[in-house]
Amino acid sequence: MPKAKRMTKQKQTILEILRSTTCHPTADWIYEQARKKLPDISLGTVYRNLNVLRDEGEIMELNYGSTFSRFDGNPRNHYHFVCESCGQVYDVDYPVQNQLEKVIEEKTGARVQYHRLEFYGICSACLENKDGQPS
Amino acid sequence: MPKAKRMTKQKQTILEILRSTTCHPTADWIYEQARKKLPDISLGTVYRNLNVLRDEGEIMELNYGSTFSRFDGNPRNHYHFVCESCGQVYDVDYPVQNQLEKVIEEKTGARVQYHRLEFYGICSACLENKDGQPS
DNA sequence: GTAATTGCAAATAATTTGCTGGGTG
DNA sequence: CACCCAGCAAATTATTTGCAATTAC
Repeated sequence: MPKAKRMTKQKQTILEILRSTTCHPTADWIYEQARKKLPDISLGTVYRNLNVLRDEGEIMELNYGSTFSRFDGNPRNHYHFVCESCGQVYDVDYPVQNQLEKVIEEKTGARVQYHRLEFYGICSACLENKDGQPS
Repeated sequence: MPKAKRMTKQKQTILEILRSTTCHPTADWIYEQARKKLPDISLGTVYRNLNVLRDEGEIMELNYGSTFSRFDGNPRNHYHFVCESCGQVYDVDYPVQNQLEKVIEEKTGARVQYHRLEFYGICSACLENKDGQPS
């Protein structure tokens, strides 16, 4: 069975900060806010709890599933599938929904320059491996 | 006027590598490939040229527009708008297209667990600032 | 009580930058 | 032949981790 998780005041505080803001803060910003309530909290603890909360499904982390950038030789917009098992990024053959950008512009008053759509999951190659061998 | 960009054999090589692969490599992988043709190329040069090529619109960089993660207290899927001027991330009020995931699963044979859709551009607050004052 | 979690600081990992000499236009 | 750009290595930035002390359950 998976390890039992405890609710500490540090974890509780971090979750409250995230739940009570509509901005999408960085770890460092959360750290600054948390210090107002818990002056001795450390940045390492903030990072550790953010990872725990993400793994528990309480919060979302917004990145490309990894700490480093990937580059694409095709500069025209297209969509991607990211395999969470092997880390591969695949192109997805699905028509680009450019009309969406107009809709969002009208909704928000912003100027939309481009959009990105990524699907996350397990690619077919990894699915086959999982069924076949344990490793 | 903007600076003139030169075409060096390093830049040329990096672009060829990116154009001739369907994978979405990291800077480090590109560096390894480039060294096969130019053994003395440095990792710093790879990074510099990737940034130049991205700014020229020749390639795409896949990340969230910044080097650090952002966190979202709402774990339910929803879409985001990222302002390229001020860096703010906003929630977008647009219905989540869950049926897309099925479509992609059938197309690719992968298991799709979730998807993300982000719009990039200039937010309304920054648009107003730009029109008003130069800074 | 005891094992998970903290604070601290040092370690990693990814990317950027300063400097000087070399190559492009 | 001027100036941009490469190589090298050191600097930055974001994040993770080892360890001894602390705390939640």
